[in-house]
Amino acid sequence: MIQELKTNFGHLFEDELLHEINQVGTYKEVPEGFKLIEIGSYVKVMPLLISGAIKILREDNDGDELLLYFLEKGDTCAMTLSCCLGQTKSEIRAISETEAKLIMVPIQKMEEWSANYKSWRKFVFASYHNRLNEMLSTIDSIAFLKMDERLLNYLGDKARISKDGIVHNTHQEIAYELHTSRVVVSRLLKKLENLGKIELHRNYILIKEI
Amino acid sequence: MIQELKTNFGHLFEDELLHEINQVGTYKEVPEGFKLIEIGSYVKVMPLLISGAIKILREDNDGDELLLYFLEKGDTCAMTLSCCLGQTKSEIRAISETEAKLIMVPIQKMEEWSANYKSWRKFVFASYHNRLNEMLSTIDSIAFLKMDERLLNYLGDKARISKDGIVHNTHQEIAYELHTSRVVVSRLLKKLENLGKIELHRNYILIKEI
DNA sequence: TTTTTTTAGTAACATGTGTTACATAAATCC
DNA sequence: GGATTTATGTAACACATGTTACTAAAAAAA
Repeated sequence: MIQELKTNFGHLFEDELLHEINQVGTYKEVPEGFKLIEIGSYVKVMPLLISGAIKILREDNDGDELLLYFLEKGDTCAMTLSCCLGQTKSEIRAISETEAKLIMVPIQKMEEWSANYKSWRKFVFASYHNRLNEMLSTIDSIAFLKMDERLLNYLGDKARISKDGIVHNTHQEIAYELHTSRVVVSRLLKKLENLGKIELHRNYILIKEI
Repeated sequence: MIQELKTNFGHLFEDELLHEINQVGTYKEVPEGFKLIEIGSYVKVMPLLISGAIKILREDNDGDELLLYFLEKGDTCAMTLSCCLGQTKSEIRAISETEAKLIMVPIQKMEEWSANYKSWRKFVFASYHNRLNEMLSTIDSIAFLKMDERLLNYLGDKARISKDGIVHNTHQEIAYELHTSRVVVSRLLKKLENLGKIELHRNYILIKEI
């Protein structure tokens, strides 16, 4: 594990801290679609993402979802941090968007590291900073954009994150994540196809230009 | 200032830290409507809120606004924290909603305090936690609620924060903060009045039940 | 192969929200 | 007081999005 750590977090953490992480952390590989955190659960480990992508989702009272943002290599989940430290239940759901490699760090160490390692404090604050900005982008998107623009951004993100640059989702799945209906998604996708921006197929969508 | 500090932050910080804050911080009183932070500006002080309320706003490309949330007594601005530490421009605007009393702490001290005071770390992490949750509420509101429900929540918050429990805003001002149009607000307010929930007057709104 | 299920396309209509236009009343300015 | 500005009310209409219903093609199951 130490090699994975050095490759992905070596530029962030000093050797001593890397060593500590290596000692207490556990390495984990999860397949696509693996549920890492559920709403209402208590989180006791903090995930450091080595590779792959994780999607963070919010749920409304009717059980309908909304995609908040993606975590990628080098990221951690500030929401988890926040829950860990406050000993509160998770407000979000985390599911692997692709297969992913993670290092799971037990939360007990975090207070200690925050006191002792400047690089750790930097990392934690940077994580919060990034996550707040992701949340702002999400708010911008929902509040200021129309559904066709949101959809286009969504497709761009999905294609970037997927290995082959192709969006492997049904219209129904897209509708769930954007919190709209399947018919609306189909309608707007067809418009985007007519504009030459995408190419529709069963179970996948090719992105031609964004 | 030390008395204000003890009253409002005494339960959070140890005496030594309170003393440090007292030494480097400056006390500030601002009237209602005072712009504390502008979008794109670099923030060099962190505000600790003693009394009053501050509204945090986001702006779109057309210059239209959206109210994100309010800061109240005992809060600080995590967004500011985030900007300070990252040396990045502010992504939000902060304007006093009521007259407010603040202690302004220069950011240079923050790294030092984060290393030395457990209570400070706790405070900073709690601030991030609270702000992330406020952002989630904002997202819930925009993504899952219809405008009439959002309006009702908005009126509730405004009334709670104002001294006399009355919403002192024109329909146009409300429309700006909810990112909709004046006509829509007038229409929905009239509906709420017909339902007996509020009472409309020129320049102010009485809340009867929420 | 035949049947069933999943996915996508589309029409027709309902509803919420945004826009334009105009009227009226209250407040403010000369 | 009379004129002007500001705040609100309301109608009529436009448009984006949500809903229901039905069809057809593709994939999976039998």
